[in-house]
Amino acid sequence: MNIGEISKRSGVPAKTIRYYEDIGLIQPERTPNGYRVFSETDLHRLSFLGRARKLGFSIEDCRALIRLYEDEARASAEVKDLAMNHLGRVEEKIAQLQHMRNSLVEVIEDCAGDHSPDCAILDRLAGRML
Amino acid sequence: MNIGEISKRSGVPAKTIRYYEDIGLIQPERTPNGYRVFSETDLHRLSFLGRARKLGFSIEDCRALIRLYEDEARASAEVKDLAMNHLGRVEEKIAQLQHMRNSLVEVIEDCAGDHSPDCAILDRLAGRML
DNA sequence: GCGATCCTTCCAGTCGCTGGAAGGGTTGCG
DNA sequence: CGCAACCCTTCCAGCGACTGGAAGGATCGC
Repeated sequence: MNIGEISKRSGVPAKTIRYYEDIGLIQPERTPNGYRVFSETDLHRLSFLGRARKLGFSIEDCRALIRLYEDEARASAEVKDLAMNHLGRVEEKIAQLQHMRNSLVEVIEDCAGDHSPDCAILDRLAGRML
Repeated sequence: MNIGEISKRSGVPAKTIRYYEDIGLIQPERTPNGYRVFSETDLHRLSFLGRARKLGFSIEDCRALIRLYEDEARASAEVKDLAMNHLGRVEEKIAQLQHMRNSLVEVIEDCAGDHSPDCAILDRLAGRML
């Protein structure tokens, strides 16, 4: 199958698939005219990658996950470790954003939001804390 | 004051300050030898930028915020609008990450994390849902 | 005069794509 | 057979907001 079809079937954009080939995540064959040819295995791999990316795993994590997936002698502990590290990073990011959110809500609440130029948000950004 | 001092005083790295000059957020003077010279106003501006960036405002938002800050005829409603739009984006991001987090927790829970190669995480990524 | 520390510019890299240009191949229809 | 429509290719540039590093010049204290 060619790139358009595998793109539709895997849900991964053609551009992204070419990029994944560039960085060595997949190695499709080529027809004599230069078109990429993908196998069912490539389709599985791309779907796997699509799901992993949706869970927020980095490309390097995905590389490791695929290696583990194809390693019959893997220990599930290694996969779990990788996933838990990722989870930790996601939770850290959430905490940061929630902190941001709380500060934003706080300053927004104090701002009248009317025609007057007096603005608690600007005051706060300018360092004039209340 | 030169870039090292304003960097220390504002908490904004020198590299970042040069970058901000590049993109027109600040316009320091220059000494005859080419060194940047910063005023107290620049210090206020950089501190303002530092605080806005900590709240997650984009550079373009910061540009708008500074314009509003320096516009005596502003309406606080405009600032509040900008901040609320940003808050919306932050909350959206949080929701996305929480969704990710929930999925991750779910798959991680189902993985033994032992010496066996059987792994619910890989199964899930491979499309074999339980 | 010398070394340490400052400053300068410019280029490249981060991350994971995404858009677009320029060009060639294939398919289907009249 | 000609043509349009649509597929494919490569390569380059850009996103956001910096950050690291190289190469070189200026200043400062001893």
